[in-house]
Amino acid sequence: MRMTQLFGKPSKTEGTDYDIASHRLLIQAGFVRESTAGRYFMLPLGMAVHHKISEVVRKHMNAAGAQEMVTPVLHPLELWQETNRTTTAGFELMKVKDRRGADFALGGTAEEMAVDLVRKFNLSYRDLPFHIYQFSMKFRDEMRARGGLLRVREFVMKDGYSFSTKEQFKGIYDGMRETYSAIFDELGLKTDVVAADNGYIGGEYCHEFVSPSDIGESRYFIDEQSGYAAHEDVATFTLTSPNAGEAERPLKPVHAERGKTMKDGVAHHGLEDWRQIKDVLFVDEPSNRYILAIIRGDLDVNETKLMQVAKAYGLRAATDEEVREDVGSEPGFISPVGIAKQGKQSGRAVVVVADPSLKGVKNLYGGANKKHEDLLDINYGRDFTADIEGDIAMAQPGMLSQSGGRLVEKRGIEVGNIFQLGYHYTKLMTGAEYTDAEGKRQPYYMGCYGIGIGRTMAAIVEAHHDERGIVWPDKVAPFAASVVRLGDSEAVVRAADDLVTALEAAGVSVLYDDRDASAGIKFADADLIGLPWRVTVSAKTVEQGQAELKRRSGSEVELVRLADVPAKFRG
RNA sequence: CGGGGUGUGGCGCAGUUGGCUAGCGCGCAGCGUUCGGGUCGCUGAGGUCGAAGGUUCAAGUCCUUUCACCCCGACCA
Repeated sequence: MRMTQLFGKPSKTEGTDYDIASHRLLIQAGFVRESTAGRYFMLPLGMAVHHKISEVVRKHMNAAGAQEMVTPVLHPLELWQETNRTTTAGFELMKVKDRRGADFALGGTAEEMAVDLVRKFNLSYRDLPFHIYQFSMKFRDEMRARGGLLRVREFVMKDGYSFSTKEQFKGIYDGMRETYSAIFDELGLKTDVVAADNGYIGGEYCHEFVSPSDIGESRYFIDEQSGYAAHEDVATFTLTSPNAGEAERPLKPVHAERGKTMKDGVAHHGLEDWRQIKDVLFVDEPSNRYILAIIRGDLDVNETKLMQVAKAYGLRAATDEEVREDVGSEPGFISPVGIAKQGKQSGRAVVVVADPSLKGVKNLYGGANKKHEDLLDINYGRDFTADIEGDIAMAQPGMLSQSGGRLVEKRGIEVGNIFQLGYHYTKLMTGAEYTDAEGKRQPYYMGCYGIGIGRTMAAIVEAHHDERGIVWPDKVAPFAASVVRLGDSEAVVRAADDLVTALEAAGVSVLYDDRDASAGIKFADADLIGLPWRVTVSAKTVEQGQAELKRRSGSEVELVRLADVPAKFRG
């Protein structure tokens, strides 16, 4: 490819104000261009990388026995209604109508489509297991796009769906875990495999493949001793019992002129923070309930865990008005002791969800549901009970994991994930069944597996760049080498042209900088674009019948006879 | 959706309290020069100042509405 003919050349000023390296570099170097927020043009250079990544993914998926196909982008809305995901999907579905008025969802993920396809076939256990996958554009009406390719509103995802018996599933899931690790290894991305929350996808367990990065949106914890790794939304830790042996004292109401925060309570009473009850009142709109989350004062509530425990879908903080007028309590003084069972005006049930950490503390203290009134020596079980008890606590760095090591906090970019879906979809969608060996109809047991190609590209750039530009790993680079021609004398032009021809004939893809530009510009652009090799041909080298070779990732240069250059790329 | 910010040639920006023909750098085109780390010089093209409405003798500048984009939050494989 000649640089003079390339559409989408590097720019010195383009995109310079973006904070995130991959965002800035991919735009500056001419790989992508923004259309509107969260929607990107993939330019020729970017498309070349996109293809490389897809090819690696495809190779490993095929090797794992998965079969590529493609589903329509427009999904009949009835399918999403069949699984209730028109209301529970975490992302806003985009919808369109055709000229007859039929409703479609723009596909954001394709579990329903996969199930709908499979149930059109009359399969038996002899056909199991199988795994179908595709690369296709996904649409998600994200509230806010972020960080260039990191969070966008439409992107190509590789999404796969396995159908099997329950017994077969474990092997498939573990196999995909291996496959994904191999894919990211080959792409030059180190990833942590992190247990995570299933969210709206459904199912019981899943893992995220996370590329560690400070700018990533996934926060997770690792216990390096045991290898335990879990997203903050599911991370567990060993609970301590600060004063489990203390004798229970009688409940004691006290007047307390204090502010609304935890700190105010600690300061006012001069007692430990872990002895205080932290109360957070939420409203779950879909189920029209109040959820009062209570937890030991030195811990924080993780809302995702809370949603799982309380089976809630749409939590929001209750307003001060709701706390006062409807629940009859007082912001800053909410307490499970004597809390109303339902809202006076709304009639919403008040569901108390307690974290087990409260069991490890005797003689707690907290509000009394009245302004400036507190209670001392509250005891769980004696003075209040919970409607639901479950782990709703956010892990913290330095805590002991349940396997004994210390939890270390990490951040990263979620580039892929694998989900156990079980019977979640096949029980909601009628007819998603196969015939077993006894002739009985059985629902398929499913898993699904996704990789965002564009996000992976961005994650690779985050992991592989320096102050001068991108440093592509060999396997994903859009070309193997930049051929930089310095000068335009006949001898130099001929030598460079011949070298490019020889390299291409030898199967080495090159980006040939044949522009009439200064050496500084050419070197700077070569560094910015970040191809693994730079081959410089100038009057100086041509005189000696040589070219200069340099790795983008290194600093040493090597002079090689022109005729020997293609051989340097073998193997 | 809430808070903050920005919209002026392709890109990056300047443009006092409204005032004359809307500027600068980069880039682009042409000529020359230079040719191993963003050369130098000359010439030139390119802008309904995000959009609509209003105030005024006069609006890039003031007012109203609206749209887009960026950041934070809510939210989110």
